[in-house]
Amino acid sequence: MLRMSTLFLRTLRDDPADAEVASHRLLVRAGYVRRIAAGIYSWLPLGYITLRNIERVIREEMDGAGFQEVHFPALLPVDAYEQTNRVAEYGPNLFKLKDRKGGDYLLAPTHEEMFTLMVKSEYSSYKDLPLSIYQIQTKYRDEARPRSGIIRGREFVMKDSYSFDLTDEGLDESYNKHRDAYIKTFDRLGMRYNIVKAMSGAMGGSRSEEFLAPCPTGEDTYVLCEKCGYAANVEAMVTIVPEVGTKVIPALQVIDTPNTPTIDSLVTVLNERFGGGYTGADTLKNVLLVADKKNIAVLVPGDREVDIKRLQANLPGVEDIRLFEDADFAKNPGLVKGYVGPQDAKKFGLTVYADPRIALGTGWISGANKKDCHAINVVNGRDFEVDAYIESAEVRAGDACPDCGTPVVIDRAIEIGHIFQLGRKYAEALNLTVLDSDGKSRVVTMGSYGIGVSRAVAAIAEQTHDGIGLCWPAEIAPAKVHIVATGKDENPFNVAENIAVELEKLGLSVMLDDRRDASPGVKFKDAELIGIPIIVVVGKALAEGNVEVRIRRTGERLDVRLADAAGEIAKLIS
RNA sequence: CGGGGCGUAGCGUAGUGGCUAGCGCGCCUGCUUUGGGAGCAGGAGACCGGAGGUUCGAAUCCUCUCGCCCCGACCA
Repeated sequence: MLRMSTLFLRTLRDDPADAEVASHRLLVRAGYVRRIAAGIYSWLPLGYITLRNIERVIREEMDGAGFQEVHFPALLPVDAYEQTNRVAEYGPNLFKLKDRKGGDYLLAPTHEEMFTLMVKSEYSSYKDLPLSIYQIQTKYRDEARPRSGIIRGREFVMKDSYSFDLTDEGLDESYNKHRDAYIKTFDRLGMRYNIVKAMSGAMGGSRSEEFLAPCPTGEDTYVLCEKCGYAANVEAMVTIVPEVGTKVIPALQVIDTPNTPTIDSLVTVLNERFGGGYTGADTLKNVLLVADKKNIAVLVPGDREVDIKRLQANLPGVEDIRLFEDADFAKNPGLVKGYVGPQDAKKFGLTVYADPRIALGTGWISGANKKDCHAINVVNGRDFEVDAYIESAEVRAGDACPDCGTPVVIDRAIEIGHIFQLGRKYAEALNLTVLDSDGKSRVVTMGSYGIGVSRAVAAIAEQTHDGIGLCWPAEIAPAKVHIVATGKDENPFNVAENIAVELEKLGLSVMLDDRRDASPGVKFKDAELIGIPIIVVVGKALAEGNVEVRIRRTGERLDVRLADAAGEIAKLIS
C-alpha cells in the first residue's frame, strides 16, 4: 500500500519552466520524474512503479510468445561495434569512454551486436533455430537535441528483441509472432496506435513497420487511409503513377519569362501571357542537391517541395544530403539558379531523380537553363531522361492512397515500437552461421523488434491526460485505487484504512491519502494530478453510510454503501 | 551544428548601476481551520549558473565560459 503520509513525493503547484509538452509537465508536477541533465531523468516512486508496470506487461507478452529474456551490459567494449561499422554510423551520437588502461568502451545505444555474438558463441546448428530473445535495458544515445522530456532522452529504457532463423520464411514467421505480441502488449497498455509501413532505413532488410501512438506532440508524421486502413510513415508513403494522356505534345519551345526565379512568379507570368489556367502543378521544379559529394537533380511538381527526409530514406547508402548553395552554383555556371531544367542534365553531369508523378510521357514547363527563360512542352523521355524514380516530394493530406485511391489524412505520432527484418547484415558482419541439414554452413537471418519503454510512459501520458492531470489506464497506473480520507476525526481515516486493506485482499493495489495535515482541496487536486483511475473519497458521505467513488477519466461520481464498498470498487475495475 | 530564448531559495518569479535581493507556492514552529490547492503569527532557506573585467559601488554593464528550453539540421 502506498501511503501519502510517508510516500516520497512532492507535487508541484506550478508547471516547471523547462517543460513544454504535457507529459513532461505533468510527470514532473505529479512527482513521477525529475530532470538531472538534458534528456536524463530520475524516476521517483510513482514514476518507477508506472515504468515497471509497463515492463511487466511487456515481459508477460514476450514470455507468453515464447521469447526468452536475457540481459546484456550497457557498458561495452567498442570492438564488436567497430566490426559492424556502427561506431562510424552512430558517430557523435555514441557515448564513448575509456577505462583506466585507456581501453575504448561505449554505452550501448542498441544491442544487435551483443545478441548476434551471444547466439554465435552458443549455437551452431539449424536445429537450435528459430530463436527469439529479448532484454529490457537502458540505452544511451548522445542525441544532438534531446527534447520533449521523457519522449526523447539521451538515456532511455528500451525492450529489444531479436529473432534468429535459418530461412526467409522462418524470419517471416518470427516477425509475425512479434507483431502479434506487440499488438497484445499495446492493447493492454491502453494506447491508441497505428501500425504503419516504415522504411527499414540504413539497417537494410525488407519488412518494416512502426507502432505509432497518434499525438500532436509526436515527432513522426504518417499518412492514414480512413477507408482501407493503409498507413505509412511519410517516408514510406507510395505515390500513384498518373495515367499519361495520348495527346501528342508539341515540340519543346523556349520562351522569355523575365524575373521568374520562383514557381509563383513563373505561374503569374504564364497566366498573364497565356490567359490563365496555369498552376504550380504544371511546372517542373528542379531541385539541385549534393548527395555524398555528387550533384543530383530531383524533379517534383512545381507546387510541391522536396522532402529531404523522404529523399534520403529512398536513396539507401547516401549519408549526407544538402541543398545546392551559392558556391555550388558558382562551380556549375551552366546551372542558373531559378531557371534550371532537366534537359541538359547529362551535360552537367547530374544524376536525375524524379517523383513518380513526373511519369514518362508527361509534359512540363521547366527552366531553360538560361536566365529569365523557361521551356514549355518539356516531355519526359523525349526532352529529358530520368535516371531513377524515387519518392522525394512532400506528402500532403489528401494525396491518393496507393491501395484504394482515397484521399489520405496526415497525423503526427510518437514512435513506440518498431519491428523490422534485419536480414543477414549483422550475421554476415559477425559471421553468425549454423550448419544446415546438409552439413553446409549457412548465414542466419535476423529480425529486430524494439519498444520504447520509458517513452511509452510519456506517450500514454500524452494520450490520456486532461486539463487537470494525468489519467492512467488501470493496467499501468501506480495503483488501481486512490483512497482519500477527509475530515478531522479518526473515523474516516479508519474507514479508509479498512477499505484499503480489503481492496488489497482482493488483489487491487491501493494508494491511501492518510495525511492529517493536508486539506481536502489539496488531496483532491493531488489525486487528480497523479491520475489513478478510481478515486474513493471517505468523508461526508459517511453520514449516510456511503463512500464516494469517482472515475478519474469521466469525472463521474457515485455513492456506494460502505458495507460493500470494496466489492463494488473491484467490480468497477474489472 | 545554425537560429531564438532563458539561468535569482526546492518550484514559479520581481528586481536595467545604489544601501539589508523582494514576492507567491512549498518547508519549519504555534494557534485556528478541514469537501476543492485554508487563516493568522513567527521562522529557516539564495556563493543572483561560473570566471574574469569596468566601477567608489555590479544580480544589473563588458568579455569569456557552463548549463537549460524551443525551432531547424540530426535521430535503431
